[in-house]
Amino acid sequence: MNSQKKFKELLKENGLKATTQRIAILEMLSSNPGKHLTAEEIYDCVRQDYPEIGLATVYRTIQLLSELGLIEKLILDDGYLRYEIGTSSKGDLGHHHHHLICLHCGKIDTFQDDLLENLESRIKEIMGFDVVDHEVKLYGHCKQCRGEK
Amino acid sequence: MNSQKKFKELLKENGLKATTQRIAILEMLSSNPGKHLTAEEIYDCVRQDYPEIGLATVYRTIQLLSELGLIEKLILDDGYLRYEIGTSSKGDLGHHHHHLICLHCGKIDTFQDDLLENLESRIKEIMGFDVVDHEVKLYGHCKQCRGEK
DNA sequence: TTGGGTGCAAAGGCTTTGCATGTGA
DNA sequence: TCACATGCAAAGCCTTTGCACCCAA
Repeated sequence: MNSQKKFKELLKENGLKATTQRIAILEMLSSNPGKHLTAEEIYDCVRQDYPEIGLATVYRTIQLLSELGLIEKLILDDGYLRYEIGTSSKGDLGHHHHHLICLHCGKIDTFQDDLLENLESRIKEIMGFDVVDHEVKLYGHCKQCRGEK
Repeated sequence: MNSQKKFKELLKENGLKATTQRIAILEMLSSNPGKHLTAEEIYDCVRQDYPEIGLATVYRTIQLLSELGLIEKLILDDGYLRYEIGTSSKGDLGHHHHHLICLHCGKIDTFQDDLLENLESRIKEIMGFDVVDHEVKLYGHCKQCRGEK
């Protein structure tokens, strides 16, 4: 099944209309895995194929997809919300990857790890807090930037 | 030494003038440890003692203090930047506490842990990425909200 | 004295919303 | 057909900035 058809069904499953715009956004995001794009960047990218699309539609769509868990939201402190295609299956929270953010060049890399599961069970024991999702950002210097110095 | 005097010296050490407003903000934040206040909330709080203070001054001051490492910044996804008095000594990055954020009542709790040190050294080995700071947010349900359900 | 700091108001910049039009089911 | 979705423009909202005045050193 091609990706367009897959997204069409995915949208319908969630009670949404499978519009050209929504499919275009999903396709664009899924062909850029690991990139963490702002609404504006998504807009510019999608507009190359669908020049008629409006920025407001991009905002509405990513908010929708984010609520459904199809895409993941990332907040850095540059004032932009960023999105990437979900790595986990729908609703499967708690298995996000970690983000490695280079303080020098701004590049965002990812790292998969289960180390936090220990921490989460300990927190449940000690604090009575039941963790259902987590977000880890690691700031530092990437290989390339370290080499250049 | 009283806290006012302490903050006065702290500011001077950093080449800043020890103004009434800056000291008031520092005192307010330090008397509310563990609270994660927005600029507006800081403004409202400080204004009870210093009604003349301006919101712009609050923004300028928290930005300044944040750059100096005297206060810590926290970004949730509600569109506000939040601040709390620093827990680590100045410049001692990498020893922040983790944040437990209740999805039900919005309460933010903290948890101290060194578990990430393992992860960080592994990342350095595998990815060549040198971690200097991290931020961990754990979303879930706090003890009280779990009890109510 | 004097250069950094403050207060006020205006401007910025990202995101959301209102409304008329368009379109997938 | 018709309720949902889109596009455009305007509004919202948090934060920053310009500028004249003020005050800590």
